[in-house]
Amino acid sequence: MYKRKMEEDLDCGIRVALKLFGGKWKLCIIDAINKGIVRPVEIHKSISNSTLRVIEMQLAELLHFGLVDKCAEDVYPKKTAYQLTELGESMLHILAQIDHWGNEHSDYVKEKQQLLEEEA
Amino acid sequence: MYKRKMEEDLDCGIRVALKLFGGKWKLCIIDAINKGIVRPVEIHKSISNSTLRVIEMQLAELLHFGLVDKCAEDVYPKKTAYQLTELGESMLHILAQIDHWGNEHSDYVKEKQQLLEEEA
DNA sequence: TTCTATGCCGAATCTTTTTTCGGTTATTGT
DNA sequence: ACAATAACCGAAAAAAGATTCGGCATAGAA
Repeated sequence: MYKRKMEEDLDCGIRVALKLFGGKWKLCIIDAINKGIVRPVEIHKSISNSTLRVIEMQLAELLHFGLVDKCAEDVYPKKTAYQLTELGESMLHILAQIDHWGNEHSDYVKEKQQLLEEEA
Repeated sequence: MYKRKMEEDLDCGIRVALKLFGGKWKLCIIDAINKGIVRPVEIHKSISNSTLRVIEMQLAELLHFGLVDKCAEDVYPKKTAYQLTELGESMLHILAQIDHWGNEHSDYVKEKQQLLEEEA
């Protein structure tokens, strides 16, 4: 796996939390699993602009840090399913609030974003 | 400013929110301002491993998206102070929960992190 | 048998973000 | 006058993160 070059400090809660779910896709993946979309291909399809590879990689990280569990039946067309662990579930309320807050301000942010694109 | 090459979609709340405060430093900066650390140099000093340049850049983005305001008195030793806007304040409860959650699981995460470093 | 789908992985490449380094302006203290 | 500090900014470089591409294996369907 990838070896960091700069040291990180996990001294404040914010950094710790961001380490676990601060990526571009992690919260979306957790959200999908929470909604019952539990297989890699399905998760990939449910998240626009995502590639399957990145979903796999992020799932591996979520797995490593114990936010999700993997249940692979080793038969048939290899039906792998992921599910949230207790740790994963313990941050769902935060996820819900982030999502809600984002939705509240979605239009405003899109406007501001456009301003940036215009001047560029 | 930097011009993106890949399109983003701001179609789900999660993405919108992460666009505003999803960087490596933004939440820490908001936290600092909320704690009364309001000047760039002070913010920089309060966040370990941060460079002044990145604080300035992130402040500019927070400013653009209206999470903070700048109050620069154009006199004396240029006492610039940043403060949270209403929008900025509206996400403080999320910030507090993220921080809390991260602190709760800090030791666990550090352990898992070490495992990664050892195998590398 | 051949094609398709799934799950996974390695490696090269590209994009984005962060850092480093240098500079400008203006004020304060010596 | 001179050093120190603050706020900023631009640009090159480095680092981190994401994507593309190819591959492997398994199994079901055509």
